[in-house]
Amino acid sequence: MMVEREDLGLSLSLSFSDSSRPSQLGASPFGFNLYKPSHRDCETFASLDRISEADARPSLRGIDVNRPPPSAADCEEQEEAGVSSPNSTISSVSGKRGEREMVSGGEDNEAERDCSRGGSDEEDGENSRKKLRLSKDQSAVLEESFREHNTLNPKQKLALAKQLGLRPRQVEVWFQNRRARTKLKQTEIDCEFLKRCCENLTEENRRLQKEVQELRALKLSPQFYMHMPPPTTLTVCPNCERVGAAAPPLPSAGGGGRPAHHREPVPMIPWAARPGPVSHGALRPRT
DNA sequence: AAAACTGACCTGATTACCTCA
DNA sequence: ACTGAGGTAATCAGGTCAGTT
Repeated sequence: MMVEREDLGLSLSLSFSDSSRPSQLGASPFGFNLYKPSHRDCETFASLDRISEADARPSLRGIDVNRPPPSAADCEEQEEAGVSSPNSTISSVSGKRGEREMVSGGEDNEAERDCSRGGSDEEDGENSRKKLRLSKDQSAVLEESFREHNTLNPKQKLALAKQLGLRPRQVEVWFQNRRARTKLKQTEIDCEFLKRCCENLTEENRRLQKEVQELRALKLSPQFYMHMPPPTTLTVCPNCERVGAAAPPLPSAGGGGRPAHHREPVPMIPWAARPGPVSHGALRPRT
C-alpha cells in the first residue's frame, strides 16, 4: 500500500523514499524522516528571537499582530545588523555561543525581546491572542521552503521573515507547527496502514489454517500417498543440505521460490524488512 | 453551532557553551 | 593548564489554547 502524498491534505512533502535529504525530520519507520537536527548541524549564528517569554510579554501588550508589525521591519533591521556584522561568522559556524552573542549582543536582544513575541494574553483582556492569518503567498513561500528544509537555520529564518514581512519568531512557530502537524498526519497514515496490514494478515492466517485442515484431512485418507511426488522431485538445499520439496513460490510470501525452510517471514510492516537477505552466514562469529 | 484548521504559546528535554572553584 | 559542576541560552517536540473559516 502506498499513500499518496496528496492525501495528506496539507500538501506535505513526505519523502517516503527520498532519503537523500539530510535535514529531514527524524526517521519514521515508514520512511518519513523525522530528523532532529542537533545544534551542531545548524548554523546558529544569531538566534535573536529566542527570549524569555515572561520578559517579552509586558512590552508587547497592545500590539495587533494582524497588522503588519511596525516591529517587523525594525526587527529585521536589527537582525540584519546582526547578520551583517563584520565579525559574524554567519554561514559557516555552528552554534557557538560566542558567535551568537557576538551578533546578537545586548541591545539587539532587547530589541528582539520587544518585537519577536506577539504574545500578550491574560491580564490585558482586549488584546487576547489575536491571530494572524497568513496570506496565500506567504503560505506558499513557507510551504515551498518547508519542502526544501523542514527545519530552518537562523539565516534561513531571517531571510524568510524578511521576504514575507513576518517576524522571525512567526516563521519559527510556523515551522514548528508544520513539523508537528506533518508528523501527526503521518502517524494517522501509519496507523491506517497498520490496520490494513493487520486485516490482511488475519485473512491470510484464516486461509492458511483452512489449508492446514485440508492437508490434514488429505493425509488421513489412503489416497494421499497416491499423490505424493516421486522421490526424484525432492531437492537438496545447497546451503544447508536439507532435503525439501521444491515448492511453488507464494505470491505473497517473501523469499520467492526458495525452499520453504529458507523463506523469511513476511514483514508485517515496511520497516521490519531486513536490510539484506538473511543467509546462513549471517551469524558469523566475531573475529 | 460544531468541526477543522492554524497561529501562538507553554513545558520539558537536549545540547553547546561559559564561568568558576 | 586542566577538569568537572552548575548556569545560561537556543532549539526542538509535544501538547494545548483560542481565533478563524
